[in-house]
Amino acid sequence: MIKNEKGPSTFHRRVIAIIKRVPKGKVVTYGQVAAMAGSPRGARQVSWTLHTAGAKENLPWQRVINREGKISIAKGDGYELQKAMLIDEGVKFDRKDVVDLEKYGWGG
DNA sequence: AACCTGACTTCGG
DNA sequence: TCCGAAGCCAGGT
Repeated sequence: MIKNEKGPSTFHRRVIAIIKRVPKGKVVTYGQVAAMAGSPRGARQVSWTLHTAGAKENLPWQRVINREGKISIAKGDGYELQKAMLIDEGVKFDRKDVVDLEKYGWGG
């Protein structure tokens, strides 16, 4: 359970907690995570959190993509890796490398 | 200590 | 419908 944090890192902790709950084979958008964390406009901070605590907290950061259903990482900087991990979980990409959020989006 | 940047999203013109 | 600007939070320079 999330404690009654009121410190400045609330958002950060929320994001981590939420991403840890994303089920395998599902994806969420930055905005969705941000909204669940309490900041509908904090999508940008989600990216920051993944950069900072992603590997550190061992989060399934690959399940976080942008609202277009696409991977936001530049090719050569993790794009192929993220795509491969998602495909390995059963997520399908169309020929434009777009994920069907209606189908794979985390309804939670 | 101040300014800039970042794996984004949304609103207004 | 397309483009520009604002908003969010923390870390790095």
